[in-house]
This record gives sequence, C-alpha cells and structure tokens, in this order.
Amino acid sequence: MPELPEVEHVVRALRVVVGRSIIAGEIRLPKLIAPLSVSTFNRKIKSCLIRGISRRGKFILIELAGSADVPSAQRAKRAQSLIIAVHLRMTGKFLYLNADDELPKHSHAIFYLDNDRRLVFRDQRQFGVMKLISSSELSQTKGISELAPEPFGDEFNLDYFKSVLKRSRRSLKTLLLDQTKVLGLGNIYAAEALFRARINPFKNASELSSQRAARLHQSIIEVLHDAITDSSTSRVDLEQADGFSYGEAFERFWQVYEREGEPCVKCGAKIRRETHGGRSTYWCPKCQRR
DNA sequence: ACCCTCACCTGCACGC
DNA sequence: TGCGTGCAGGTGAGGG
Repeated sequence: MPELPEVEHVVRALRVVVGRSIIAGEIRLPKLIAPLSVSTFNRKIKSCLIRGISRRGKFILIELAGSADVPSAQRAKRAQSLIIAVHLRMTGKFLYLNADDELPKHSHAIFYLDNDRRLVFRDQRQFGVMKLISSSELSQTKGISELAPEPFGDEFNLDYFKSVLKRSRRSLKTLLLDQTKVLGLGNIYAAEALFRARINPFKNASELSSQRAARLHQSIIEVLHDAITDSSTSRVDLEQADGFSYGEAFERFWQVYEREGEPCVKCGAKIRRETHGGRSTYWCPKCQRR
C-alpha cells in the first residue's frame, strides 16, 4: 500500500521491462481501464515498445512507442506515443512472471511480452487505476495535472510550502495528505514527518510558525528520501509471488505509525492514536504538543 | 476553497 | 468452527 517511496521502488524494479515489446494485452477487470473499452485499450498497446518507466507523484508511467518490427505501425504510433499511467492505490502490485508461472488471484491486467514473459498487474481491493493517454496530454490529465510539485524538485521549496500552509484552514495532517498541495506522503509518512518535526498533527496549517514550517518542510523531504535510499529496505522483487511486500520492507522505519501505546523512541511517552476522518493518526503527546 | 461522509473492494485479526 | 465487527498505507464524488 504504497506511498511515494514504495512507488519509486516499484518504478526502479519495473525497468527490467524497458526495451521489451508488448505482444498483446489482456484486461480481466474492465473498470481498471474505464472509461476506455477493453478492445480499444488492447488494440492501442498491441506491438508497442516499452521505452521507459517513470513516476509522477504516486503514478507509475509506462512509456510506450511504436514497435520497431512493425514499420507501418511505427509511423502511426510515433506520431503520438502513449503512456499507461498506473496508480496502485491500496493494494496494486506488479509481477513479472514466466510463461509457466501460475497466475495469482486478483490478476486484472496481463501484458504478454516478446521474451515469453508476462507483466501482470494484480490488485486485491480493485482500487487501482490504469489510464492510457497520449504523451502530449499527460499534463492535462485529470488526477495528474493537479498534482503538487515533486518533493525532491526545486519547485517544492520552503516558500512554496509556506504559501500552501498559509492558504489552508485545515489541520496539518489533512493538508499533508492532499496530493495537490504536498506530493508523496500517505498516512504513514505524514505521521512520520510530523513526528520528526516534533509538530502536532491536529494543528491548523495556517498557524504554523515560520521556524516550524521550515522544520516540517525538511522532515517531509527527509522521510521520503530516507525511505527510498535506505539500502536494507530497497529490495523490490517483481519475481516474488507478492511482487514485494511494502509493509514489511519499510516498517522498521516507523517511529509512531502503528505504535499506539508503545514508548516514544525519543522521550518514552506512550504513542497515541486517534481516528480522524476515518484515518488513524499516530503521534507522541509529549514530543508533539499542541 | 474547504469540510465531512461515503464509496470503491477484499481479506485479515479480533472477540464471542 | 463460524460469524459479526472493525480495520487497512488512497482517492474521488457529492452535499453542505
């Protein structure tokens, strides 16, 4: 159940398919690609070359081009190269299977590749989304065009962050989950970033002091960066039956998330949890006073 | 522009 | 063993 660091790891692992061509696609869950029809989707991606894998926020971008061995199709498709934008939501995973591997339950999309292997998208809860769009319309695509700047880019600077805080009347926790304001955090890393910055999650965003805003800005970048770069947690194996397990790989990082009642790693106070708009929020009542 | 609630699904852990 | 309940890391729609 990925936030930006997990998505980044999936993207890196998926690069094994760059250079492969898609012989055919098979969609078993039509709503995954809706409003496009299954037949249109399959027709458009057939024979395409996978020329790159990238990321925008929590979207995985599978970049396609016309197949090199189909000259006429090549000309037609080069004119408008395609992107499959995939959002894993809660339980979406990719697998890279051999021809004789058994297809696991909840396999909703299968891409047959030119090396006799299959790239499989599975998603237990069926919340995941796949949008097939032309490269040129990526920046106008709903759900993507509204996204905040990438957290590691120059645009996500302190001035930007302060202006976002100033305009908001929400709590910090809620604001940090809004992908159009701050990109990449989910429920776990929002809690972790606030803990690192020693700031109470229920504080109004607009009331944050300049000094604390700077601390939180730094913590957001650090928590995402640390989750991506820590070598012991960066094992993403598409060949495992489960794709890879997001939770287990990263949970040793968690200092407050899912630690209700446990002692705070900094001060020993008991970590608290409260549900807030249906989502659990965890914090240390002593380190993160109101 | 914001807030809140509900919805989308399956599966798991829990208590009885 | 089974059954009911609540919970899950994401997001969008709809109403106020």
